Amino acid sequence: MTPEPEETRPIRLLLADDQALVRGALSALLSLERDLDVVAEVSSGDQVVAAVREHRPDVALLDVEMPGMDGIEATAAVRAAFPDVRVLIVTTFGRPGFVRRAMQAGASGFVVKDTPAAQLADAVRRVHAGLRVVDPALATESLFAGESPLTARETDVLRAARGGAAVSALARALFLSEGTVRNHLSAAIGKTGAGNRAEAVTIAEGNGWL
Amino acid sequence: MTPEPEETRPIRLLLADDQALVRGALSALLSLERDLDVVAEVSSGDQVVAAVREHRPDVALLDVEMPGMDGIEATAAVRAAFPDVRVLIVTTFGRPGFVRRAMQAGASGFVVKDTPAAQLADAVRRVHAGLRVVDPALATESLFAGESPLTARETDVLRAARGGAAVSALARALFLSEGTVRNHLSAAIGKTGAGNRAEAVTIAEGNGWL
DNA sequence: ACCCACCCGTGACAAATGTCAGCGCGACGA
DNA sequence: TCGTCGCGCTGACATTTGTCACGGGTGGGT
Repeated sequence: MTPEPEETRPIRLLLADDQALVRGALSALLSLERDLDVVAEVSSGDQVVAAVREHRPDVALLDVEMPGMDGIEATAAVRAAFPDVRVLIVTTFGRPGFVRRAMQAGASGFVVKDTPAAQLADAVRRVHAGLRVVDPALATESLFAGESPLTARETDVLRAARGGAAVSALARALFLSEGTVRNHLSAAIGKTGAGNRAEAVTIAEGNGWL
Repeated sequence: MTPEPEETRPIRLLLADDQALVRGALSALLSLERDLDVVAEVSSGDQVVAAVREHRPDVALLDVEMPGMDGIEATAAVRAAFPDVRVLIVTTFGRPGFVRRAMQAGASGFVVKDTPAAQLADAVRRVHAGLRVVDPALATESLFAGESPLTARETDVLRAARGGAAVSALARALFLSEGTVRNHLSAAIGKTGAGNRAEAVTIAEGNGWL
């Protein structure tokens, strides 16, 4: 447990989550803490920087899964513009790759949505104090599953192939030759250890490479 | 707005959601309402019936996505054992098929996670009062996208094909001939209007047929 | 008794997919 | 400068996938 601050001013918080219900609920949860103060709520990554500029929070709580700019990109944008704002990432999925990318983007912490509610406020306080907060199990896992082995193009193609589109459609969408698409897919399949595209997609998604 | 009850006893609530953080946050949010009382929280569908038996809530708030028994199955189980307990389904995805199946299972309401937080308490009150609560947009959509056109076996095969397994693997897993697997897949592809398995999977998932 | 839908299987065919070798180009570091 | 790597392209090949026609079996309705 982090020692409760005695008489400092409250920690100013910004919440970003596309699901209004979750956002509101988190707000209610954190507002119960006397030393925390939710000063802004936004529903997409694009709004984060503007909201930070306007409300000057100490800590930004960002969801990874958001429309428009995702949590990772938003992290980078915030850190670039306001280096003293700490970022704490919250997410549904404990994808190893996400942790790594979030940290590289300048996040101070990473919390999965199935950690106990009581720990969230504590994580916020730790982050505000300059500490790093990462679920230990997730941290070790993210060391094992390293950087994405996929090249930029392979990632593009694989991402475009998620919905189950045919090679011809992918080629049109990406302005590539069909042969090239198949080569990239083949490379991605090889690197992921999969037996076909669909499996490659699930493996890559599971590792946070997409 | 539903008229606030003046001097009745509070509505007893049960919360079921596998993500502890969300569960705790919802609990905090709903506990702010004077006429609501969260009397139990569980993290999986299997625990729901037992918790209902023990705590006798008026309303059960169930997430659809849960390990073990999902929210729909849990709804049916609760309604069978305790007919006067109302069920309100909460979910991330507004899959049309989910709404239909939830209602058929005996749910009284269906709320998507991106509705404003302020409306949740109201939805609970309405459900408790015996009314049905469904997002209007979702309701009309769920009328259009009707019952799943897939047969039991087709659903099995398509579900097994989600990860991207090859026909040979599916055949082994389901104890079927490879030809039969391909026939079922072909039927599913035709019925979903897809061009291949992967697309059929995404379409079926999008409609809540899996 | 009949029809019908579903299930499981076979066999054969066309199309899509995955693999491989090889080519040129540009960028980047040694 | 050279070697390496990513990128894009081609062409050829084996395998997988999707489709279709067909048959047999079961069980539920009318």
